[in-house]
Amino acid sequence: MATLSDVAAAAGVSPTTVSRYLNNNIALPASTRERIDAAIQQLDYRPNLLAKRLSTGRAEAIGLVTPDIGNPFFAQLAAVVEAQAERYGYAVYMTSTHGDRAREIEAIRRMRDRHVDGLILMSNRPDDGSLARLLGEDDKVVLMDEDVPGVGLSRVFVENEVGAYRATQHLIAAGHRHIALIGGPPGLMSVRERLAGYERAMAEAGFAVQEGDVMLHDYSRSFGRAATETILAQARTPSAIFACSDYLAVGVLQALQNAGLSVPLDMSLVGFDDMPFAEMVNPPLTTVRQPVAEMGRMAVDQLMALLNGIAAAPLTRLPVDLVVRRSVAPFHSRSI
Amino acid sequence: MATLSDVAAAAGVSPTTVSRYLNNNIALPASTRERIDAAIQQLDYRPNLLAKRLSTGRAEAIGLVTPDIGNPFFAQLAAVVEAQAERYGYAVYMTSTHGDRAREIEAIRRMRDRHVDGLILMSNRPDDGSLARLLGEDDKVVLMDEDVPGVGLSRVFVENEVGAYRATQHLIAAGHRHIALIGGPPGLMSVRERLAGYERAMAEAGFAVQEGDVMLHDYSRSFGRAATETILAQARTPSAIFACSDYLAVGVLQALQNAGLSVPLDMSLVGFDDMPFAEMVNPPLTTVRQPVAEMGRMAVDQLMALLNGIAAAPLTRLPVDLVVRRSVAPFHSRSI
DNA sequence: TAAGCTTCGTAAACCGCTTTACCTGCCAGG
DNA sequence: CCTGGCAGGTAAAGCGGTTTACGAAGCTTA
Repeated sequence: MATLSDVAAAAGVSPTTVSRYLNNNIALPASTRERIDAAIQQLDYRPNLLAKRLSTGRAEAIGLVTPDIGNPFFAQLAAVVEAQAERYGYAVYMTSTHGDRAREIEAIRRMRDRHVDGLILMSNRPDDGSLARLLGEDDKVVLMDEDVPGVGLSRVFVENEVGAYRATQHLIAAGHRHIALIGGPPGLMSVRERLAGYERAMAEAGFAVQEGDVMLHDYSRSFGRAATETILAQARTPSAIFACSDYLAVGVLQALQNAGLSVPLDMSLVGFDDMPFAEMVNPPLTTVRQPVAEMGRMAVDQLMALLNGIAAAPLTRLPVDLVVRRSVAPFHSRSI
Repeated sequence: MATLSDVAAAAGVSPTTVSRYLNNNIALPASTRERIDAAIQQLDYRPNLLAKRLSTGRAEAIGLVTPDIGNPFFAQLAAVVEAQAERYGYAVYMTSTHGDRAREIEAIRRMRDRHVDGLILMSNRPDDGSLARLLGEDDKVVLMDEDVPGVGLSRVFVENEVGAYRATQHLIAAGHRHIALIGGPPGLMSVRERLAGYERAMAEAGFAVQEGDVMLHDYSRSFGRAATETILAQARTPSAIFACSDYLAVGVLQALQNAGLSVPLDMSLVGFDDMPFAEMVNPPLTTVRQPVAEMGRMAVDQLMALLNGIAAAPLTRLPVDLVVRRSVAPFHSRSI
């Protein structure tokens, strides 16, 4: 493999000259430039990135920490992040934590080890403070989707409260007045905010939220099923459910189907996320769309700003949209 | 940030000693070891990977080239690859090509630039020869899922032919005798093989495959819809469809629904892949499961073997399974 | 014609680690 | 007492770039 020195020798100049030429750091006469270009061409020279990085101290790579890259939501986000990072000439190094604190720590370590210049971090579990402590020291980190309270980092979130408010309003507008909420881990920002949006809509409409109407546990399909079964076993069942994620909503759908109930005839349902499968399930799911592309782009932009010493926005809130499909029907007394 | 020299100075030894100690390259008396350990601890020393790599020439990272990390199938594969690579202490750089040859080239470049030590490559378009030419020079590459003909690389594929054979047999066993196949890009290995499996099953059963029963174009949902519409418009419609991917199958499902037809009552359907959404659609899809976890693990293992100078298996075929759900019903004359 | 300014470069230190020689002192064996 | 071997290291040359500081010509200009 040809090195910079080889090129320099072939072109009859010093390595310094070639390096500076390649980095637009020197003005050279056409003749010299041509000699260097020719040498590069002929030797098929490609700079050794490792050496370059060691020299400059920049890895020209960012880390993306996701709970699970196998989850379509995070996968989509990852795809966008990767595409956007590429536009800046940055590579993306991905880590899935699988909810494991040790892996989060490892990813942050890697950053410290100059493996990557910065991090986009998505957590999906309430932090007990250890992650915040770990992050306390660094900047060069952007939090996406979910918060880690108590750290002074740049954040890119969506309008969770507004999304939930709209979803609930949509159900209320269809005549529902007893609406249950099924959500993820209590303590998680997205859950708190979505719950708040739901409560605001219910309060504004003058409807009570009662004991047993709110079930929080995690964002899984299985909890969606379990919660729905619990709800159906109650004396007073709601006529609609707002599930705080599409995974939950699919679980709800399955439990309802198992119970021989029809969506939306017997129960209306709204999800959150607009995952790719939301329009493939039956009935296609009415849900709140998160602007995945925007989020990913924004997070990269913020991180790049940080890396270039520009102050990033402390908090960006991206708007969400209600996507109306076919899982909500007008309330009618047959609903049970 | 503390360097190796700092540690050496603090421990009262030479950098060489510390380096060799850390790399298990020297036998030291306990007292010296303790001094070094103490210095490392106290200075919170972490080796600079960039420097280490420049020195050793190993990046300790592999590249994963996928068509689109946003696609759940590739995302799952990526998750597994990442997990397995981590067990070897390797990082994973991911690139999504979006079917773009230039990006594939770029990814291969990166490898040559010592960014990564090796590559796991998934393509999803028939190669016109350019990719093969590009790869011709390297080893240290493992092909996964889809072939690039004409290169002498290690390959990890699934039993496409057998999978398709079983899927078709399953339909035949249910009494169907006119079965259509909807598939991806002609020329792609997986398509050829799945088609072959279908044809074998049909031939063994003594059923003819007629003009218009096989429709190949790409693995998209929209083609699944379009192909189904074409099929329904034909004079003689089949009573069952074998879709060569779950994406296609979902498209089929939608077209059928739009046409007011029920799956499986009016039309039976089998997919391929067992994507996460396969069991969420309605009806849950009977499909051929690809052993995603096995594939990812195997590809990493093969690549690691290659990197350690061990000859990797030229071709690994992983078995597939038919997952029976609810999209297939016995043939009855009402089928149209 | 000397001073000064361009133009076109270069020498050499440095990034932080690895690795290949070697070196030194001490002790056992002959 | 000499020699050889072993324990316990070290010096220094890379790896392949970047970057700071410093010229030497050649051309103006006063």
